[in-house]
Amino acid sequence: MFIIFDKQRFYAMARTKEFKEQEVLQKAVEVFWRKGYHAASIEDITVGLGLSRSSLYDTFGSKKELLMACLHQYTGKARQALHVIIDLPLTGEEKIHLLVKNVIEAFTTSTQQIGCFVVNIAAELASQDTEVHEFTQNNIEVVKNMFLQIILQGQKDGTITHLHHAENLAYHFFNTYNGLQVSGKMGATQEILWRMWETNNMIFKKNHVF
Amino acid sequence: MFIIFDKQRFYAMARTKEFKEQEVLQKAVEVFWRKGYHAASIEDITVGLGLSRSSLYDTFGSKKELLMACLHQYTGKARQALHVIIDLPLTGEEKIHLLVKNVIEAFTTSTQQIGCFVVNIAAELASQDTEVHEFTQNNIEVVKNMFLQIILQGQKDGTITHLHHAENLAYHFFNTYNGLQVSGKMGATQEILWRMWETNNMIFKKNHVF
DNA sequence: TTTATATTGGAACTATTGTTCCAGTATCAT
DNA sequence: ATGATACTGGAACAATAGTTCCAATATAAA
Repeated sequence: MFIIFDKQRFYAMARTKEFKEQEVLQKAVEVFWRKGYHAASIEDITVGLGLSRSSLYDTFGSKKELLMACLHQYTGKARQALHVIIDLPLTGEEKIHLLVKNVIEAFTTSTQQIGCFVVNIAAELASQDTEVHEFTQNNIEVVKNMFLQIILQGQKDGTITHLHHAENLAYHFFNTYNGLQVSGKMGATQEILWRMWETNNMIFKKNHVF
Repeated sequence: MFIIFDKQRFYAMARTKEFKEQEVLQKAVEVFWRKGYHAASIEDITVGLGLSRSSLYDTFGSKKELLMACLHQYTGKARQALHVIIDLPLTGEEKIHLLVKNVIEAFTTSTQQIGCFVVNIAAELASQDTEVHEFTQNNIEVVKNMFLQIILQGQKDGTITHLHHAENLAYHFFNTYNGLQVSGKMGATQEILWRMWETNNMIFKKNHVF
């Protein structure tokens, strides 16, 4: 709500929005998450959001702008959840394990195996759309840095190796984490996903020096 | 070309196709690969293939059937290429390294960072379409088994650890490999992709027993 | 209550979607 | 050359895409 100054009088603007932008945005995330960007029609979105087309366009501008708002909404929530895990009274190793457990169980708990929203959108749009590409590129660094906090803690508390630089471990974990999102989406069973992860202690070089 | 028996006479069908299905299919792969499934319109496809709509539909049936044919075409070619690497006179470790190198360089060599076709399609459609889901699920096993051949060779020639079961190593590598496809698509630089990979020798547990 | 204006639902718009159809053409076996 | 028929290009289809517009409604401040 803003104020217009006109002829030395104040005219206050009328009527507040009937919906909470945050709540609606969360619903929009779910639609795009479930159907993907192109497959989600405006019809799907208005139904999913319980909004008319005019309200939708007045509030978010366009389908593409809505998508970008959804990406921010989703990563905002995801980062909050990650902060919660970071703040838990667990060892670094336990936190890493918890993250993996959450991903794997998300694929088996939910009826639909929809994976990670950012991964899906990246696969669908990152090579076509500059804005999405910039977003996902930035997201790598942000998420990597959050993983880094956990790795550093683990190196301090003695549950994670010092034999590699913490940042490289964080990058590596980021990659494995997203790999699991894709493998799960491809239909890997819970058992296979665990096998993909558990072997993370491996070394390819037999005579690798520790 | 088939034969119709009618009134005790043979009428041979006329005119052979003016295009080679394999070649056209390869072009279709490129269109879907570049644009994704939903974003690729029939217009895009006919232009990309140099075919009329009628020929397209006569040959492939529908957009969806064309996609499935493309998935088979792509994985067929990819498996051929993988067999070539398997047959090279290299150690197991060297072959694994070559595979990673190829992925990473594909992202920096080509102007468009389009990633792996199967990964992209899986992210866009696997949770929505049963047929695609079955395809990607099967693909996990096929590719894992090809990676397994390399791992087994590496364990024989002493370049890959025996400390994990070969099949688990193969699953793990499958996951890392697809992770790199996603990370690359998200805009990770060549340097970051290498850092994601190189740390693959890591162990999370400091006191892990070898 | 009046005034101003933001929000709303739904109609309407143009463009494009995936698909079908048909008349004309090309080509194989006879 | 003839006959049979598959291939071809382009027109046409209904359905749906994303977006805009407008009249009616609702509401906060004066």
